[in-house]
Amino acid sequence: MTADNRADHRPASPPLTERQEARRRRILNASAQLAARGGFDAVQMREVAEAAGVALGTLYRYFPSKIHLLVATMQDQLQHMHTTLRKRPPAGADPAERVAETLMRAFRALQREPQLADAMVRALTFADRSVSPEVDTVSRLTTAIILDAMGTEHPTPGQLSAVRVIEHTWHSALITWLSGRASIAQVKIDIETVCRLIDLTAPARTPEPTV
Amino acid sequence: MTADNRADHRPASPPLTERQEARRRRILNASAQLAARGGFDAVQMREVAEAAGVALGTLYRYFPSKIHLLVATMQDQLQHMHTTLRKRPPAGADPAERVAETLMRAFRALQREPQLADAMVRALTFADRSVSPEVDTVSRLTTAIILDAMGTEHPTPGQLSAVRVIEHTWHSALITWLSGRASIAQVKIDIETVCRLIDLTAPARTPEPTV
DNA sequence: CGCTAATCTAGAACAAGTTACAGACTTGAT
DNA sequence: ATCAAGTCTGTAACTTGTTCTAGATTAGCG
Repeated sequence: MTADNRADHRPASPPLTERQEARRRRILNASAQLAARGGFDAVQMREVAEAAGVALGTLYRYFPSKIHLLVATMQDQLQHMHTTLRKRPPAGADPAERVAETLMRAFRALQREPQLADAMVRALTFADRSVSPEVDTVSRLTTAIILDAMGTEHPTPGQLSAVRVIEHTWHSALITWLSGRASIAQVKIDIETVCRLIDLTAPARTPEPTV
Repeated sequence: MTADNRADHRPASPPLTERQEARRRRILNASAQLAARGGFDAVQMREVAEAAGVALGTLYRYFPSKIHLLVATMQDQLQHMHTTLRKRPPAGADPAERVAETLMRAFRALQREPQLADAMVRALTFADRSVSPEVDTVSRLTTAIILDAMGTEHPTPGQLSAVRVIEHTWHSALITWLSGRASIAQVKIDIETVCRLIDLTAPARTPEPTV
């Protein structure tokens, strides 16, 4: 889980030439930029194609649907966030605190581009089976971030369940905030509430024995 | 919270004649039926209108968008479920067990019509601000069901937060199951995991003192 | 009954995601 | 350098959600 740049981008089906990598990057940037103002609706395939300097058909060759595109955009952003978070790890004493702190930090980052967050999260939860592999990648990235914050190398099944529940809460709380049905304070409380599950699922094991 | 048929349907803006009520019902039934096979994509506005014997424009007068329609369909189904669940309350000893049992029962009900569930839940999480009031109604219904199962009349803020987290987990777990990224067993475990929060948020108060 | 406003119908029109296709351009191997 | 295969471009067409409009129906009221 440390420096694994395998599942990062394409699973390496065809190894993409340099120009292709550049196209892909232009597309993702255009997507993020359009999403940043205007949200989900503003990411229009024709506009993305034009902004990326690419034909519509090409855009669809790289990303077979708008949802695929936005989920890939999310992957991209999460990657950034993961490396950023690693530079300044959370300072809390116990795992629950650290996870809550990490998630709230991520949350504040998303607050700065609420429209982008909206587009990405809506795409993520709207994705159907055809996008499962990509959504799964996002999920694994999120799991990695949370486990990093916990400082847990070899999670028990119980801990994995807790992490999944935290992810569920994280996505869903984000959506309720983005659609104006919950305040930031409420999100914070709910994140802290769910993080208490961490203490619950590993109470007898890792009380920082200062090895 | 007992027999409140106020926020059930329309907030009573114009009181709807009998024929209008019938139209509305036909539309909701058509929606549920089309959703039941085919899921979200199969609920096409033209088809709903035709199946309900109503002009397209009329459909849009009753439900201003496909999302509104499906969220209303969900309200409808939840209402059924709530009354059904009330007939046979969960039998568990402590609140956490009862809530988990209730949710798994609801889950099994949805399993019987996975496509319908898919359409409704996707609509729910995809809904933007313009659907907030309706989504909020669904949320309140769900909260009512959970509080019912807990047997809690006057929840503390901490308990409300736990209930919200449970709802988040419920929706999100449902989605991951519907899109084939999680097994039923995993959903069950996660539901049980999150329900432990209930014990956590009201440990000093209601240990069944057999009043 | 006869009037008026609201509602409903049928159908066209528009918007954005998606697909299809003919022709130009790249790439990689010979 | 040349050829074949694969890729990209530009553009049109198709699908489905949504809007609009003109004329028929209905509801409520005197």
